[in-house]
Amino acid sequence: MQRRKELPDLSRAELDLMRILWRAGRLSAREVHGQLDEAYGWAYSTTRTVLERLVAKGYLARKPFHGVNLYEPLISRPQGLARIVLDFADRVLEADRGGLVALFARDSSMSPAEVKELEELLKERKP
Amino acid sequence: MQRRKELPDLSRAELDLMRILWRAGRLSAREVHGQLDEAYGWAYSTTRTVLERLVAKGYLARKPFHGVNLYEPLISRPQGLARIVLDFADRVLEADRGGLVALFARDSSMSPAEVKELEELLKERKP
DNA sequence: CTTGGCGTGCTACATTTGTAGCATACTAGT
DNA sequence: ACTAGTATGCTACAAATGTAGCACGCCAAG
Repeated sequence: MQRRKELPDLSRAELDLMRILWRAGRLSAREVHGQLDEAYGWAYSTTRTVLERLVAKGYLARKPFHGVNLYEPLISRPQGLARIVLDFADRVLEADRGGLVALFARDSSMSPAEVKELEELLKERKP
Repeated sequence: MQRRKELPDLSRAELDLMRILWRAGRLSAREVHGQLDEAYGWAYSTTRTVLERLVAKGYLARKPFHGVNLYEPLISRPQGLARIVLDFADRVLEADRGGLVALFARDSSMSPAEVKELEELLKERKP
């Protein structure tokens, strides 16, 4: 996974797709679309557009594979969520990040390694 | 504080100003602007525009007072943050809201009453 | 009085985001 | 070989957001 100095923020829709890809690892646009909760009601082309924007933003890699494009994360989940967690801690919870990290360790589906990575990322960045 | 069925989401900049007003209670545009961290580097008119958008969205009330407009929250902090907390719990932390609420009770600057209110709001809404 | 500030109500404009559709190319079944 | 069904690369477009500027009115200092 690469490290970028200035990774653009993820919009709401973009985060939704990243979550699917962080979970699945590598999928075609059609597969990603299939995993979207029906509740979204997106047109297939909408899914594709957001996917492409994620590629443009550097979050995903698009690899042609036997005629179809497969998308896969270039940015790890901790890296992708770091900014969001930081923002939440500073501007919503308004508390030290420690407690939040502990919560990730205890309640979330993040592996210990991911939590560790997230913790490091939050530590080095002060914004 | 009113209860709205469909309160528009707060954008990043809007949340920043709401935080100032939830803290101070009632301020003029100039005062709000003054409390903005220099780091923002906003023009005064930008602050005013965002303030007006908050009025339009129903988050703030604007009351003319001896020639100046004073802005004050119409929506309580728990109400304003509920949607954000919910989103964070479901889509970032991916865990039950309980732990997060406990964190607010323990680490944040929210009063017990506010935490209680937040908890209620998170409970009734499932999205 | 005259003028410099500050406040107010509008208007402006580039990006980002949400949400799609179209035309063309390729693939497997008939 | 033809055709129906996909996949792909573009293009589109409105609403939301970030970020300001302008013109006009009012008040206090000179």
